[in-house]
Amino acid sequence: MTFFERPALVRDGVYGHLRRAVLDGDIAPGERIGEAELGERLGVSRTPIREALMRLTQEGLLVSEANKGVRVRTVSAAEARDTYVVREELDGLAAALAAQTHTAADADALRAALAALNAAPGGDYRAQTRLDLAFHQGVTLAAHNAALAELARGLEQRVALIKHQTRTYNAHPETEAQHAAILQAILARDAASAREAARQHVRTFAPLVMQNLGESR
Amino acid sequence: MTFFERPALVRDGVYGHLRRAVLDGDIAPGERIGEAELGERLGVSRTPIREALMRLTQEGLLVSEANKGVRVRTVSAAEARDTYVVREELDGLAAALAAQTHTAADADALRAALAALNAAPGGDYRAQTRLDLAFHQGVTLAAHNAALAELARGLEQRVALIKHQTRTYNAHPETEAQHAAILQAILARDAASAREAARQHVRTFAPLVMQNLGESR
DNA sequence: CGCCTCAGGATTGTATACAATATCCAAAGA
DNA sequence: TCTTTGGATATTGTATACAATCCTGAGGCG
Repeated sequence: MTFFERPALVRDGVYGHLRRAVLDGDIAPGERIGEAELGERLGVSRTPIREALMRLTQEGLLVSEANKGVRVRTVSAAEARDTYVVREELDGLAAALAAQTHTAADADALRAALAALNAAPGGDYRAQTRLDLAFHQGVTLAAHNAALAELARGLEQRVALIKHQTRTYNAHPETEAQHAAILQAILARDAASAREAARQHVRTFAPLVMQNLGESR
Repeated sequence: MTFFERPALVRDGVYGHLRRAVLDGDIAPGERIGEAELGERLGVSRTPIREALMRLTQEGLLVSEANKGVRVRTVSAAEARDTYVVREELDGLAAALAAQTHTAADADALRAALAALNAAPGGDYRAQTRLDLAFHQGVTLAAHNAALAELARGLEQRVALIKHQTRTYNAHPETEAQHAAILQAILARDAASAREAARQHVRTFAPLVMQNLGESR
């Protein structure tokens, strides 16, 4: 009965297990995570549990209140808006850099990621969210900028969190065309177009999510 | 004999103590930090020490090798270049947003921060680095965007780290004028000028640091 | 009936004990 | 002399024990 792959360190296993559970929506935003209970379920002590929880808290997936434990983060409307403002800038930069610096292997990976995303069943929200995340992370990786990858990773994760919270999924009809436009511009090594396509994608999506979060504009 | 202010939690005290030590350059990049020795010096157990170290590692100030402990991060030339590419984008965004959204209190704080920075003795590298960090963080705060503040904080910290590593300080003659230009554009609520001033500042500074990184290799 | 008080239990924070892994040095062999 | 190997030592990783804080609810008092 193994709950997670076996990295060398227990805390890394717990981290990966919990990260996936949160990003897949298996643990709902706002839900509490008790150290003792989780440790019992996974068959490990509280020490690696705590270290994994702290790491996820630092990444913004969980929130911690002193002496009261951690919960899956719930993103406020203001925080979501802030996130999309920054994401528009960073995703645009990532796409522009990817257009300039991507390798043949990057191109293959991006094509495969997009194909997988488009092939996902319309009703499988979990797969959609996961594959959408994978595509955008692929763009970031193709930019070959370590600092950008680090920051974008946190943002993309938070976006996934927001999607679960608002139950907004990639149902928008323009999504597929926009993804294609981003990929095409990158493959054509057209940095300016890639940047604008990525920014447009964020600008299209953000209002949808904000609407579900209950804030106009 | 107290080594750090005492927040409610010991780990937060250790975190603040170490963060300042690293950002002030009291612990050199590459230097190793042993848990037991540090715990003994601070009079606390290894548990809060480990949690503080993990947090600083996650923030990018330290690096951790499995079973081999943590060291103050040494930033490679490629990582530094990546950092400045992203920073140009984010600092530009921060300045633009600050121009649009800053309050009267923000304006006062920014003026005070810049005055303090300009008043710092030319030879006091520690004060210069700390006050420069404070000014840039002030701009970020004035942008009133939580997601941006979070990301920019990490970048600014890394820049401070790079400065210590390369021994590049704010000696450049244009620095003072550029800071003034950023502040002036923000106060005038001229978003476009503020963005460009901030970007120009990064573009001026980055080559200096990169040059020193090439030498100090 | 409503509000306050205060045990009791439960949960997190910290300290310590134990296990696993890496580092270092000295001795043996080619 | 150089390399290798083995174990002693030190350090990190994990588990457990203890302390401090918070939540709950029953009972008393106004």
